[in-house]
Amino acid sequence: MDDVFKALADPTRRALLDSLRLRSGQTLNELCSLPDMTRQAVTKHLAILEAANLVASEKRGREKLHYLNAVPINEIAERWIGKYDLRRVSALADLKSKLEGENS
Amino acid sequence: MDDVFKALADPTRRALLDSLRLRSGQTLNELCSLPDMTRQAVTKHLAILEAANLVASEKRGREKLHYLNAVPINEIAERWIGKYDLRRVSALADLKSKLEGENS
DNA sequence: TTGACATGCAACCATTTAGTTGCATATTAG
DNA sequence: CTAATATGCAACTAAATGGTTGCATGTCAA
Repeated sequence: MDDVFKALADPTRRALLDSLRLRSGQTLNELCSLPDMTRQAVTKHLAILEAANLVASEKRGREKLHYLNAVPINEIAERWIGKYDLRRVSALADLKSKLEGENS
Repeated sequence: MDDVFKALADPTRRALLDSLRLRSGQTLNELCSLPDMTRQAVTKHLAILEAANLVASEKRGREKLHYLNAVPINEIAERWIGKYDLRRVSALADLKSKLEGENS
């Protein structure tokens, strides 16, 4: 699970996931065109995303196609973020109003 | 938003949030007793959590009390993770079954 | 077969990050 | 006042991270 959190910590990797969500099965070169970055940098980011099981890849001829796998994201949402749901943590209700006056 | 993601990327910081969720208003020393770490290390983690607006603090005498603020976590869950919800991304249904046979 | 295209791999560099040690400051208790 | 307690601050180290360059490998098309 830590791999998923760390993979999501980088904005470039989140952008890659966004791109794959919009258009599935993109090749490495297609994914490179989006950010202002070299192909090798994107390769490394994709390797991290694959290690976190957020991206699956498939070799088709000389190209490598990439697919988004949103399952780990949903697992985080359900198993970890769920317990921080404001509707479930009643003790935070008081704190919330208190914080609203303090945050600069 | 990037601050929140990066703050959540570290397992120690997630443990601190977990601890604050279970017992609100802990002092710095109380939070130090949990992990195997020096007080200064915890101080730095708390500073990052405060910068991400995930923790609010209040000085009471010579002690510093810490409170969890789950609002940014819920904002991430609603605004970002929501769009990766499997129930909404129908194109992933095929991929999911495909991946189930591939993942080692 | 030959050249262009798509990707893989490894070494290297710069910055950030996590953690430490040492010392300073401030508050409470006796 | 003095001690002990609780925290703050700064410098330093080690390791992880993000990115680059250069070259190698494999595949398609003419």
